[in-house]
Amino acid sequence: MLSKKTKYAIKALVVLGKNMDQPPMQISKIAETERIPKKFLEQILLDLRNAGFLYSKKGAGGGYSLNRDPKDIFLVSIMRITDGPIAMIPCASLNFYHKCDECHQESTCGIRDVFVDVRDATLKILSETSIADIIKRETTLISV
Amino acid sequence: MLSKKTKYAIKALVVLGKNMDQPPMQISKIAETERIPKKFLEQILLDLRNAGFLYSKKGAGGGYSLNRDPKDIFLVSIMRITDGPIAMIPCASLNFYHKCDECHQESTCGIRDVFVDVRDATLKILSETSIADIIKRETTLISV
DNA sequence: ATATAATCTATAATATTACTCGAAAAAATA
DNA sequence: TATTTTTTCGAGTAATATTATAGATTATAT
Repeated sequence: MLSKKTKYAIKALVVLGKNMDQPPMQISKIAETERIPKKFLEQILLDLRNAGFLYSKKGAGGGYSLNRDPKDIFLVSIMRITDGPIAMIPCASLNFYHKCDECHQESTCGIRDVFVDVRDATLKILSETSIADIIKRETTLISV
Repeated sequence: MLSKKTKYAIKALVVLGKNMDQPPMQISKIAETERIPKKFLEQILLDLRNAGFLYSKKGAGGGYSLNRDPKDIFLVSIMRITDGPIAMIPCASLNFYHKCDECHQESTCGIRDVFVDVRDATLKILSETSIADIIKRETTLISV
């Protein structure tokens, strides 16, 4: 299951993606509109900032804004920051590989391959979908 | 991430799948060969039994054996028993659907669709892969 | 100076996962 | 029938991860 952290991250990025031409938006504003616990959101935005997705500015008139085009922010990158690996088992992970605790001999593991396939299928979708896509869908759904 | 519960379940089913023509195998035997905490495995096997995958017999000479052909036991069914939903968000689940806590209005949610796609892709692979497939892969890998 | 707003470090609350305990029920066998 | 074997059952606990909160600090604008 996706953590709340990741959902909040996506929501925050969507809000900021809709706010592209405006001055930076404050944590409290984002927290309010999306009903995210403020202090929790604070941590999440910090992570996204440290990963280079957000620009932040302290002090009066400060806040957060996207550091890149919403078209170039893909779900897969967000999820890796907030939840870590995409794969369902560590030994099938590309970016967070490590041996499974329970696995005695990886070379003869019949399970791994399946989850490599699952990872690839998941990865394909998540690395094709951007914040811009989500915004587009939302606005389409609202107008219908 | 896949829980240990699910991994243990798969491993146990694989062991039992290799034991098809023999008399039932005891929990302690399975636990030993796969290095699974016995009491934990006990619970897992009970779940699998209640779901109809295993036959069990009490008393001396008793134990567990598969109730169906390993070809007909698919990863997706096991995972639903041990971990629940396949989807990454509850609102994208087929068998365990419910609304997301954080979701104010599902009808205009731009995130849901993506995870329905991910679910479908995952589901396809997991419902095509059986215990027999895993056994086959293992034996192939060993012989190489 | 003062107000604003992000940053940092720590910690509390809650939920989930992993595992354990002990006793009861069923079956075989001697 | 007594004994041993093995599953079944209900409950409980320990470990870990997730979610959330608190308070002080730093940067910036006016």
